[in-house]
Amino acid sequence: MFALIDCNNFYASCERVFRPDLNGKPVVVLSNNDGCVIARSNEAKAIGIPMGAPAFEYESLFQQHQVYVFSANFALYGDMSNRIMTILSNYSPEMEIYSIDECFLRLNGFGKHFSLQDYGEQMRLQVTKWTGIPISIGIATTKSLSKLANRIAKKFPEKTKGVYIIDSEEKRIKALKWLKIEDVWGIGKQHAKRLHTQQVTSAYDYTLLPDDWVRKNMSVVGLRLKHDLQGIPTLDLEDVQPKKNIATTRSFESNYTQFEQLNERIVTFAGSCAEKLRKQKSCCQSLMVFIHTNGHRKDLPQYNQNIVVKLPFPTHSSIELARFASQALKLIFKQGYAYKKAGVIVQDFIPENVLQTTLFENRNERHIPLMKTIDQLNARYGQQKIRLASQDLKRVWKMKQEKLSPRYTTQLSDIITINV
DNA sequence: TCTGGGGTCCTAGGACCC
DNA sequence: TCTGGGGTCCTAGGACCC
Repeated sequence: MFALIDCNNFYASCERVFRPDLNGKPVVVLSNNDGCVIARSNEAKAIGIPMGAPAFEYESLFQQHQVYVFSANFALYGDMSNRIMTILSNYSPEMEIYSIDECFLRLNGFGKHFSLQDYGEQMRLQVTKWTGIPISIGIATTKSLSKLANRIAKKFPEKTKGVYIIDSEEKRIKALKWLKIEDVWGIGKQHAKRLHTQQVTSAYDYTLLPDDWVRKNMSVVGLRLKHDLQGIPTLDLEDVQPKKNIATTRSFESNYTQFEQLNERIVTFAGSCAEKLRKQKSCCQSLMVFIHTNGHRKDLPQYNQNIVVKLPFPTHSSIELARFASQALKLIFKQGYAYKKAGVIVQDFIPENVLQTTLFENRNERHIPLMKTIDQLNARYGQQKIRLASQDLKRVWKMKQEKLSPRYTTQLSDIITINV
């Protein structure tokens, strides 16, 4: 048996933990640059604010319904997530953290000794009591069915008490018939569209398709999903693997037209990638730099370009990656465009302790202790305290974050005050 | 004026090898 | 008329997730 535990409206719920006066009121959380809606409380959903709604288009609706708007506060959400995952890890020896607000637990054999319904309700109670975050739980014999069970729990909180279990063939069929094909985990827009042309409208219809058709049109991924939904365990818990790509990309608060402006950003992004690489003890062997104009502005000339650079040696030095990224940018930068977004993605990792000497080795060994020192100083005195000279030293945080909540749980100066 | 960010896996096709 | 057969590796693009 698998349980899928999912936090309800996670980011919005995190904001409400520290603002209990907002319980029962519409709350939304915006993406970086306060661009679009990335989380909504139930009340905000009821008003008709869709996921991904551009904030500027919904300004008047926000005002009309007194929606409380927050800028994304990832320091807060990451910390709350850790707390919840730590609690849930006590409920099974086998766990997969699937995303910031979701995890799978293996509950094999648990049902023989006690009621899984009670067990789930106990999890909910503890997580809510200890963190203030509401969760929903789905339990079934396969991963995709536990996802489905979770959806039912979330949709009918009173009836299910937030815990739904698919433990019979009858319940499985009923649930599959209820689930629209486009809501199946692993079926996106494209597949849903194609499946509709085959008169497939529910998850149940999907499980009746011939294997050959699914294999041919949706690859082995679609076939695995079909079997998993049929109740044949096909998808298993996965261990955390080191990342294969690491990206730092941002939209800008305004359009950039000068090379120097873009270069400063690219150097900063490369440094951030290097930091993330060092954290997972990997070196990268290639990197990609991309720059984009604003695709929404059809009235402006468009230019989207990226370039992949193979590095002469593996590295996770901020200095070296910044240098390579900056050289790459020079190759693709074109004067005369208004740039809105850029990014650096590093790839082709090897573990940092695998020393591969190449014929033209020219990496600077002294960067290793240097980077270690920088990381330690930044950890102690705050992010970005030590920077490269090619970064803008005056730049603090130009991202638009007008409604940022305090870092209640990770910054001592932001800790909540209680007036008795 | 304003529209997010960060990942994964699979496949087809080309280049190359013997 | 007819022009081998069997591999591997790499990459770009497409699909998906939260």
